[in-house]
Amino acid sequence: MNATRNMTKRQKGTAAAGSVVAPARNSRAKLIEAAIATVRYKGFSATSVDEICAAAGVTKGAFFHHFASKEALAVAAAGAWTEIAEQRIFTVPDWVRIADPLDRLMGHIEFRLSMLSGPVEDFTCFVGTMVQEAYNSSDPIRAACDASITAYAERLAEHIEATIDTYGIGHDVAALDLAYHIQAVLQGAFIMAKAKGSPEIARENVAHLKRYVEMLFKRGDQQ
Amino acid sequence: MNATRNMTKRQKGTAAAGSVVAPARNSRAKLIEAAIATVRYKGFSATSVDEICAAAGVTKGAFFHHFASKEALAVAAAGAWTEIAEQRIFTVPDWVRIADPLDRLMGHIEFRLSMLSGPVEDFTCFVGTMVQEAYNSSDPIRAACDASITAYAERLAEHIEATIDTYGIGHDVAALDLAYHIQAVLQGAFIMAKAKGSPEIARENVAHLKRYVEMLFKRGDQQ
DNA sequence: TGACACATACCAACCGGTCGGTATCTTTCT
DNA sequence: AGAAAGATACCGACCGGTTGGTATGTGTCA
Repeated sequence: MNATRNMTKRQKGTAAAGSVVAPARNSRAKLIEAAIATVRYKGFSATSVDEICAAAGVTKGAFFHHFASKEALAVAAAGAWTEIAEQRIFTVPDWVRIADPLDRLMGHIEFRLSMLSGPVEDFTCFVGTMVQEAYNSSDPIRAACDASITAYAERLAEHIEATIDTYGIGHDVAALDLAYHIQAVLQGAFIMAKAKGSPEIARENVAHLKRYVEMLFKRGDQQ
Repeated sequence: MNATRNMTKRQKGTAAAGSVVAPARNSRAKLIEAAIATVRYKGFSATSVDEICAAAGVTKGAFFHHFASKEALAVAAAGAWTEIAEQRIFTVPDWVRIADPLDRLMGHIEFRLSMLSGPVEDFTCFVGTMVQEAYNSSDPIRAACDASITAYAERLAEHIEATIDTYGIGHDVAALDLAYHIQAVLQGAFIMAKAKGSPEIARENVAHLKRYVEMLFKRGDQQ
């Protein structure tokens, strides 16, 4: 509430312009960041515009200057989430640079497993949470979440495709379908973790997923 | 909105009292039924008490006569959901009476697969939807959803246990863990279906699950 | 006659969104 | 160079409607 007051005079981009890689700390970016955090914690409908503004340290006027509506913010945040995932999951981690495709794929799953610790709201999926609430109420939000999920699946499918190309697969499994399955298991694991209030059950689930993918690519089985 | 008005004078239970198996058509039961349907459609926070009352054809006075709060209704509905699932999934369907444990387990998965058609809100999980929104905001709701999920998993684990007893399992897999995994895949499949607006992707996911369970119980593999 | 199962009317808080106004930065014209 | 004009980025009071919840009245049945 009073955090707004402390920020009315904020630093200009002129001084300390050395930060090139750091995320833009403008109001728009802060609003999106706050929305993602708050929605992951309490859901989209339960999060008010005022709450997002307070968390971002900006006023309501700023909110509606940058976004036409709460829905528009949700759509923009879903887009931002796609980029965050691209960076944090498909660019920065070490698994990306593993040479062998199967090792790389297993490295991806292992990496997702390693993310499952700490508070539940810190590892769960923003768009997965939001689409559950909005799929019937707002088609723009639904479509934006779908786009984010699809982008992840298609990105992952590249690595699965490479694995199939190198090792083959003794089953009628399409790379994209398997990518969606990997994501579905994670989404389901998040729900379990939310219900139990702990990431342990989610890890157990990803262990099953790991075993499934290992079995899929293990040679010497019939069919 | 005006649906309430049309239902103010409703039939008493005295006439046509022959129905023994039919669900109790009293206000409390109607409220729970309406809550489940509406929450599955638009989520818990986005569903107002007035909306539930209108859908149930009762007044707000009746609502707060039967339930102390919206939260209390949610807890009661989660309990009702457990019983609905017990009936519709673990009692009525034919798979329950298959003699061979492995065939029975696969019959269960096949049955869950066969449920994935029609409007998304008709096959998705009420407690899975609700726990996503309430896990941090209301511990009574979270606990009630967890109880429902746990009941399902424990019920399913009985059949998995029987399968392991009969056929063994060549992996370090606990029956209850596998039961939770089956449920997690379904929950994840629901999210995918909501994002895509179609059950097709959910069916694809359950096909992967089916393959995994088949592979787990296929003899002649190493380890 | 009194407990039960509602119905009706109402309330304060909160909701998403609007609006008139202001400070500052950028472009254009002379 | 410097004034004028316009665009951008807010600010925060305010609005009508909705929210979960309450208080009180009323008909019915044991």
